[in-house]
Amino acid sequence: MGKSIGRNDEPVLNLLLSNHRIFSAYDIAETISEVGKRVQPIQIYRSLEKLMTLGLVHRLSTKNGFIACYEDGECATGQFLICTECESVKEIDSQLLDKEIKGSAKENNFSVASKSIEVLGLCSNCQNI
Amino acid sequence: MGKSIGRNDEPVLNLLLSNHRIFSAYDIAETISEVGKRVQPIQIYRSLEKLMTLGLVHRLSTKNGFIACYEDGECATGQFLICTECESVKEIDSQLLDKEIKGSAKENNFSVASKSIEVLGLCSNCQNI
DNA sequence: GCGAAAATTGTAATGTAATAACATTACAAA
DNA sequence: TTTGTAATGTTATTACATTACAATTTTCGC
Repeated sequence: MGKSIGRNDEPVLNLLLSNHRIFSAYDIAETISEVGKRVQPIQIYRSLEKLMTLGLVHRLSTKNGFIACYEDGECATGQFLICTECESVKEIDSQLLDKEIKGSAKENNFSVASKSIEVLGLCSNCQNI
Repeated sequence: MGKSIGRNDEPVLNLLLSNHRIFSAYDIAETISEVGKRVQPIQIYRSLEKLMTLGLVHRLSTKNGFIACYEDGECATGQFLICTECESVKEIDSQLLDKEIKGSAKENNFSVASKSIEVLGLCSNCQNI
């Protein structure tokens, strides 16, 4: 196969699934190391890459961090509302947004490989503090 | 004032304006150091931050890099088509996209501070190679 | 089961990006 | 002249990501 979840990947995925906030790779390494044996960052990056190709995890480039996708098996379209206060992340899934990007790309004769849509601001909770 | 372009900032802006491609901060530091005296990365980051608040430069988080905005004085809405082959960047300005993001944010009671829309793929030139 | 090939994991080191901390300079305002 | 304020200079450190290679585990034909 080459792309199923290995024994090293599970702890990473579980951590991200049970804490739906942004983790840096080093955060993950540290947290997992506390529980079991020492894990080096490279191992985390390898797991993350695999989990990303499986569509279970997303990278948030504006924050140099990672989160698990909500639904099992499939990420939404990769559009995120990121709270800069509490680091919570809401994944949105606007078909219109997607369509509009496709349109713009086509106008420019640009072939899309991937896209990153990250909106930074305050979630409803953090606005009232 | 506090936010006008200083003597250190001009070389940075000029470099970015005359080479409309992605530069890392360290690229910039190196290039500028070759011409005049040694410039440290921190200095570049300071200049870039100022130029960004002035709306003259944009950060591309997916590439850890920076580009100058096309038009003088004002950036477009911060939507980019980035060619992963030649590193060229096309800034688009879709009102619809913007509106749709505003809508999604409102639905989620999310207050938007900034947004990063980066589409990765191949520009028209690089598709035919 | 046995052993070779392939894939995964372990370990250390290094490369790259960004910021912290603090000293100094430049110059305007009191 | 002294004081205030912003910009710049310098050194060091923190944070993020990857390279290189050894060791181990897994897979699969025999």
